[in-house]
Amino acid sequence: MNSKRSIPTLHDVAKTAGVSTATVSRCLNFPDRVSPRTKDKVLAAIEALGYSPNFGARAMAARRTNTIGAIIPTMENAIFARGLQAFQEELRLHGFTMLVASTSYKPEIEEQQIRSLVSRGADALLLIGHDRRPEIYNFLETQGVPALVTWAFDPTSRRPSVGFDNQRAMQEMATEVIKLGHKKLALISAETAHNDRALARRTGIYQAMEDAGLPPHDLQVVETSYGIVEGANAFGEIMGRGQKPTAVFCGNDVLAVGALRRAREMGISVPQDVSVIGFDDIELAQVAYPPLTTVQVPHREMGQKAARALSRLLLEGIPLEPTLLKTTLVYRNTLAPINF
Amino acid sequence: MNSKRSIPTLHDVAKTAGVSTATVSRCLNFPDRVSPRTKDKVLAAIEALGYSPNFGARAMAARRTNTIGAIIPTMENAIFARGLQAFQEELRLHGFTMLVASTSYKPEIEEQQIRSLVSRGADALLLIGHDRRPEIYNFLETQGVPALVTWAFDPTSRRPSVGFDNQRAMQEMATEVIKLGHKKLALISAETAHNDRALARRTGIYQAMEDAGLPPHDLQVVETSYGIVEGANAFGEIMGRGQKPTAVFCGNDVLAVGALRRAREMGISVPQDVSVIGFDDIELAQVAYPPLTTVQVPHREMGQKAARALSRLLLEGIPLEPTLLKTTLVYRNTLAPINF
DNA sequence: TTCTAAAATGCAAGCCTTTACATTTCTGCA
DNA sequence: TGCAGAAATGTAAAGGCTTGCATTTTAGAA
Repeated sequence: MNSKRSIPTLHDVAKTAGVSTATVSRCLNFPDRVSPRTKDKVLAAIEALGYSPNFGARAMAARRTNTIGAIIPTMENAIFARGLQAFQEELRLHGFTMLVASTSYKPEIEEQQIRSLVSRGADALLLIGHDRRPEIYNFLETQGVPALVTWAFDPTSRRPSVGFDNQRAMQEMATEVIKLGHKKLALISAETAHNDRALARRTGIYQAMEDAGLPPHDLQVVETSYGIVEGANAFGEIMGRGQKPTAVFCGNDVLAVGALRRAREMGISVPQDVSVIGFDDIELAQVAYPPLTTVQVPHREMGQKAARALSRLLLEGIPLEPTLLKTTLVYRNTLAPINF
Repeated sequence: MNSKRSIPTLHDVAKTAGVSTATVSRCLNFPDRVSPRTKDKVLAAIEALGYSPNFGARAMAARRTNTIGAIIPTMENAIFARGLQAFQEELRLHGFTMLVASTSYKPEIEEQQIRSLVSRGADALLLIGHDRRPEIYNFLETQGVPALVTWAFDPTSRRPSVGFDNQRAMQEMATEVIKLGHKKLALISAETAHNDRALARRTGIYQAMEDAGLPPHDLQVVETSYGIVEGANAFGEIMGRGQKPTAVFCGNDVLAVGALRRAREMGISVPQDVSVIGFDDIELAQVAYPPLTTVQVPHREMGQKAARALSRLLLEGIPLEPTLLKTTLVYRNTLAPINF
């Protein structure tokens, strides 16, 4: 028994089991290369000592961590949860562990988190959207850490992405809305400054309006941060103006649910008085009242494919390839045609 | 070409700046102990090289990581999000970084995650609930990693906790419900097998019934996993039976929202036909339709206090102390008195 | 200018694990 | 029984950083 209460190391295990550290290490990493008898001894020693490998030392010696970092804007709502869950599940299948970090949609924090995960030895990174300073991409290159962009798709970018076309998705939805007779449109958007997804979605609406002969600058846009309360306030602001829209697009379902709530509080009926359209199709959209018409994003598929692409890159050296996923329109009860 | 070059190390920075590695290290960790001129040189070298410290090496040499691990059952819904956010914010104030892991409510996965975070050098751990094998606690002790339990409060446990009294909270609510004339009660609960919070909440209802002279075994209990769909199904099951309750308690707001949804689908009016009661008061509760009557848990306060307690322990050696937080009942629109 | 204490810096010993290479122990067959 | 080759195991270096201690530089006082 060790009288001084220090943390057990590989060396202690080796001594206890009467073998060398190399054997213990192999026992942990390549069980097949060790004789059953030795393995038993070693495992018993590990158990008895309460040994736990030191990740840092391991990473340093092996020059790899089997860890992939994911940096998302927020964990506070479900927007990224589903996709990330799938990402993690698939990763685990290939022997990787996921490390998550969130940025609160702030570019500075994102940079910090990227550096932190690289420091921690992430073998690769999953990033949301393309929009960030080139310095960061240079840094990742210097550090030899591959990064895969998701939740967006831009074949022109140097950075490969597994995602969907935000602009086109929103454009399709807007086109449908316009077909239903809506001419006075509004958008509750996320801040577009450092968010290429939000920007693309807005552009999609502009495009649809233009295609339909509507003057794009008629679109009333309110930018706000993502959140139910923020969505509610933005909706209140829009409906408090002189020119009331007949359809309000929302940058995502969370904002839309906020809008729905404020509408109820203001005595505005959805969709009779105004239509509300979401984006993402998270679980919230079905639970909202009325159930939300929205754009469905293949979150799980996206997470899974991203994980596969990264695993293949790390394990087999197969380069990342841009992958475009399809979105679909989900009609529930918050969109109605205009009555003339 | 850059990618071909190897990753810059402290040594490279030292050489470039013309100083020793010790100085570079101090420059990073104790900027005050280094002369301004030297600091400038070093920072320039770091910048030029795109240097990023190797976390593993750092952890090994310093025998500390300034990282605290948080292991929660799920990230898929907002139940833990708010508390964790507060936890992280407070932690950052004290110079710590949070690492999250989730368990899907599975004890085996939790153990795995605990080991993983300990491996990664977490200086301390935040755990949800008390209920786990003693071996795990022993392991944590062997490894010298302090753990703080939260989301629960049990002064009799050897393990200190910062949390609230699940049983009492639910009991208070149940007492109110019974006061309103409800006698036929049901509970949609999480699996109680490895979940002391769920168990305590159920016990709270039993206790309230007993106190009111109602036979506790009249409580219809359905156990299910947390999720909107699961809540909906459980509600359907309960309302499909002969003996229909007039009030349905739910283990948390997510289940309650599911119940609300199924009620709507079944043409059952809430709260006219049946009352539905949630637990947690996450944002969803306000957005639900009708807005949910629920038990408010001080998530942010809990996260913050947990972070403070852990920081104080790690930084100043002040031992963890059990801290009990108060819950309150939030009356919204899903609870109504019985009409006789 | 000289001297002294304080400030700044350098040296080098770990911290714990993996892994290439060397060595020992088996295994099966002649 | 002896031997070759395979399997198992051991040896020791390397990996990047922090930090106690030693040494040099600096600033201020005499």
